[in-house]
Amino acid sequence: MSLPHAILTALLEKPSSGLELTRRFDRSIGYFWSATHQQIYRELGKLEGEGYIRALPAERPARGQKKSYEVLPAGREELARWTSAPQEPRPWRDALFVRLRAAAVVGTTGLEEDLQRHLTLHERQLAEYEEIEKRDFGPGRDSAQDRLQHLILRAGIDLETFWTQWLRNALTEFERLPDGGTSDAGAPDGGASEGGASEGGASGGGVPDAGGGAAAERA
Amino acid sequence: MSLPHAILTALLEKPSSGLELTRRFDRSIGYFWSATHQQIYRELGKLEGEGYIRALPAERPARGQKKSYEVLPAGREELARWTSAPQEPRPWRDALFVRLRAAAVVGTTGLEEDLQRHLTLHERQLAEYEEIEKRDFGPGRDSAQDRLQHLILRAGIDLETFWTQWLRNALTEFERLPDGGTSDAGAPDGGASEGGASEGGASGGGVPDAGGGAAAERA
DNA sequence: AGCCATTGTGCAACTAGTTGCATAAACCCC
DNA sequence: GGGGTTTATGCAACTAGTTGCACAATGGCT
Repeated sequence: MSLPHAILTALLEKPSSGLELTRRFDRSIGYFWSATHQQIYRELGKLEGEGYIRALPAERPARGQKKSYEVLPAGREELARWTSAPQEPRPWRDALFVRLRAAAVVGTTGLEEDLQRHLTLHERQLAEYEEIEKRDFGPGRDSAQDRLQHLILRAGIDLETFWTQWLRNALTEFERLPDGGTSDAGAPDGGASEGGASEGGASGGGVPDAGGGAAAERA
Repeated sequence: MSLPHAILTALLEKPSSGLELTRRFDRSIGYFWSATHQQIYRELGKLEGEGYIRALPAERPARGQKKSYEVLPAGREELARWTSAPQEPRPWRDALFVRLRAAAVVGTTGLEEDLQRHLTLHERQLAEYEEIEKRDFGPGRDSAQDRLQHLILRAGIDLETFWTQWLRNALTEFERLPDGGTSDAGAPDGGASEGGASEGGASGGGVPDAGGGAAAERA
């Protein structure tokens, strides 16, 4: 549950209204935790209800009227608590890998273009991050805050670097592949051929699964 | 919407029951697209309703009775369609970065231990992947399927490598930080100091936000 | 004065994923 | 043959996130 805490952080950095938050999320926090204005408004309501934030006094706090929030002490405490509490890392989930594995069964036709497109997007993002790094984290900027911020930016840069390299590698790999190919082959198609009842503890060291000894079920 | 397609892929590789699928997800597909048995059963029901898969004929398909599914032609077509259709990459979302940014405001106390713990977890995962690579993708294994599978595994290895390196780097950075520090400082606390109405187009190239010229709002 | 684009807040409905629990058959073991 | 564990399927309720839309105020234009 990171969104409320991302909002608390942003509000501590600077009290803001819902729309201001939305925009700040779009251009900076959203790089690692995106949110729509809907989510933000709803969350602001909840946070206010829980006594973590409060609306700054305004003249006419009506609909269509800007309403800014600031963090209350309880909110700051909650944020500190959450930040220091242990959390499990979430496994990396990406549809591209699912598609790649699907392609191994139904063929790679069409996938290549999209990989190429993703590569371009990631290159652009990488360039943007590097631009930011050059502009904001030159020598001299090394207060504690700057260093932590920089660390986050470095993660972004490294991740985009990973993507560009991996995608480039994937694309060269594709060129060496029988075109559109791999449409089937090797998949047992109904008949109870190699596996049957002996699932679970067969041949090698531990976890075979797709029959035929293929490495299909591990990576 | 990757889960139904991950299931179709798995079923094409080998017809399975719900629980078998759950296990296969646990140990291989789940590395990049995890799913609980609940999700899988629900999705199987849906896929069957849509005519993409069907239950293999069994004697007593009652509760507590194994029920295997296989993919129908329509399912294979849908999978091929989905695989080749363009999709947007999802932004990387990770609570750790939110916590790091929060730590820049409320202090780093307690975070370090958890970073250390994550490091250990990622090291373990990396070792596991490398083990799999050695076992399953040695020389010789280079059919089209193998190459695609290997590509996915490489992504896992590279990602875990990124994490271990980044976390190690973060931890050394922490050591050089004023202990537990950075508890506040620099956050404008209500008064309309530097920013005010001029949000949006101030000093440098484009997007300052937290006042004071700090790089706070970009990375 | 009338119109319309922009700014800002918000409801409602939906999709995806998680958690906790219920239940039934099979297997095993004494 | 009774009792506990394992295997297997599933319902219900919840949380998080997305999408589509409604509507109020404001400011500029003409």
